[in-house]
Amino acid sequence: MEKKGLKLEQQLCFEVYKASSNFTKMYSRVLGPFQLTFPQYLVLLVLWEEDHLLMKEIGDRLGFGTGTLNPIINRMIAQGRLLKEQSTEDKRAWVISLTEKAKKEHEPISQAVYEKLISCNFLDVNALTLMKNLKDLNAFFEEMDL
Amino acid sequence: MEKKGLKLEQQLCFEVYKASSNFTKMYSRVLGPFQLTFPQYLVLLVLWEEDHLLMKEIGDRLGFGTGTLNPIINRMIAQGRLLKEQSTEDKRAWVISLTEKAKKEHEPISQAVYEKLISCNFLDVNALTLMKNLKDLNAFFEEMDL
DNA sequence: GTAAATTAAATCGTGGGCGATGTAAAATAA
DNA sequence: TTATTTTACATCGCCCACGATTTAATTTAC
Repeated sequence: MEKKGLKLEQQLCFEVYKASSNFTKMYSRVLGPFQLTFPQYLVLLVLWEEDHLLMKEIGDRLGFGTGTLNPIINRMIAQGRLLKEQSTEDKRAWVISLTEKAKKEHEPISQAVYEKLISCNFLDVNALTLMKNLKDLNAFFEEMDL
Repeated sequence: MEKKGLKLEQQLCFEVYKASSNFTKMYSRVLGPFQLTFPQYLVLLVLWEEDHLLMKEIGDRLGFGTGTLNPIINRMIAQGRLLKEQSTEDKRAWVISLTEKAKKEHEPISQAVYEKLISCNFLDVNALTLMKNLKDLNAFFEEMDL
């Protein structure tokens, strides 16, 4: 039987893996001045779209488990960006809200990210094709339940 | 001025990020029975292609810095998969080699990964397009020096 | 209404990633 | 040759990821 040795350069997983770490590094440079990490920025993105969400709702949208999300939220509370209040209807659930500080940051942070993307020509046609293929891929992953 | 609020669903970085963690999870399930993580598997992929590489050479191929690679290599040495020997020509450099155990694992591990990919129809045309776009993207990242 | 199952969060342990710093050896410059 | 710079690797601290377990509240079943 021939060798089943898949070469590194042929592996989709590796290209995706590298692309992800490349993105994380790029975003880190943009977000660093705001004392913000990429996952923390994702949490802000979610809450800027809709404030006052439960931990679970944020986790669902980002695909974060509680073991990942909880420490992130705690750090962002310590940063003065988030508030956590127990839900009155369901005492198990906690509502996460943006502070005024985090609301005011919406514009400048989005602007900084936007300018970086522009300066990289990231908003071109190629990115759209990639986007579509990746959405298909991720939908596929969710279907097959890994 | 209008809001620069980029929506979560529109962000390429997020799709790439999710795809990467989806891949990592899928591979973890395949590699788990071998007591192997995804980054450790990447190191094996490199060494199965070419044995007796320096730390630096492995790091270059995978895009790992020493702070990432060193602990991984140490764990794989502890697992009995790798050997580390000081180079005779350059005493700063260390040669990483596969043990017999790691060589014997090449076939079964590759087989397990291959079968998983087959069962997912991952080797279809769509993946090839995605692959090309991602390679372009990663080449772009390397050019622009982040 | 009580017991059992489910759910929302918190916690823990292991293993990445990565920037920054440290150390020693090798290469280069003077 | 001696001094400077560069290079290969090690270490550290911080922050994810994630599976597994725990706790408490809610829901469902009986």
